[in-house]
Amino acid sequence: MSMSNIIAQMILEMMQDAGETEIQRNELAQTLGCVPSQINYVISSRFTPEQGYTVESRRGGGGYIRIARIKYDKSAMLMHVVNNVGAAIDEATCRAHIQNLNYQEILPTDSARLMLTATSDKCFRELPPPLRDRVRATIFKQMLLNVKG
Amino acid sequence: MSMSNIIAQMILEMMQDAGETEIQRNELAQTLGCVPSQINYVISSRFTPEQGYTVESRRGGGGYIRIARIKYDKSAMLMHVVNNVGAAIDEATCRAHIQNLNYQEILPTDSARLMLTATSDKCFRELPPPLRDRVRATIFKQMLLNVKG
DNA sequence: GCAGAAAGGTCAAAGAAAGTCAAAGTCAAA
DNA sequence: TTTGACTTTGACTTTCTTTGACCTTTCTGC
Repeated sequence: MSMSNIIAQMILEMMQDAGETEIQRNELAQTLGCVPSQINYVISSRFTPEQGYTVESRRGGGGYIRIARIKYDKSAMLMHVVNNVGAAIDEATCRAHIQNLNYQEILPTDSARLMLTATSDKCFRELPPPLRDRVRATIFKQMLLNVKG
Repeated sequence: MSMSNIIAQMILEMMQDAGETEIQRNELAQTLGCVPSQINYVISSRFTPEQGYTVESRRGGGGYIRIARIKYDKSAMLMHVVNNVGAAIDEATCRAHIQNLNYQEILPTDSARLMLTATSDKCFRELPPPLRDRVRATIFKQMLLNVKG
């Protein structure tokens, strides 16, 4: 495996738990046995904003490079919806929620599709009407809580 | 036997166990005693999508060529499961199906998660037991039919 | 404040793979 | 014997990586 890959993996590993990490460029380069500027190369080729990372740094004594996975506040938005769905919800309202979350890019389209399917009336034909909206609400909330933020 | 056949066989052999393999073009060419571009020729004539393979590669230091046998026809597999789920299905069986489809890379992990959630017993507490497996089967099948192939 | 040390940043050249393409070679079938 | 499909080769291109010289910013002690 190439040095750049090793560096990238190292960074990923250090970010594992907290979703962010702070490195000393020269020290890391020394540890891994590469020139310092290669760290910059790796960062600029694999930890870009497009790839979901932010990078900040400081020069001079006590300098550092901090790399962090961007986190949109998805889970807060999801929780908000969860908390606003009561014990029952009709199909149309549920669909509106899902489409809105998808529009806001909180739910990827694939997930939204599945959620629409699982909460559609098609699925509840065999239930007595009073139960339908209750089961739908339960499923909807469970899915919101379990969707990968 | 022609060099191209030898190369193809070599690749097939390396793919044997995992269904995929990663090669170093120049190294392999050296080992087998041919020019590097012949590896490309073999790949483009014998490991095409039509023949059930995908190929990805990277240039530059640490470059590689990865060849993999294409997975089963996704929608066929999905339909197969749909047709084998009757009017009712218990949670464990359903979970096994989903996990298997995910393992086979027919269902992306995110979708599998959602499906597991939507078909879990957690969602059906308020239903009389005889109905649970029936609703689960309906939801499961609907989701399978609607998942993005 | 200033000098110097201690970080990190930039950039371009060289190196390492893989990709492309067209010319030349092979060989069996018509 | 000619043709056409398939192979082999190698020169040239493109992409990604590695390296090093030089630059800028920040901190610390006088």
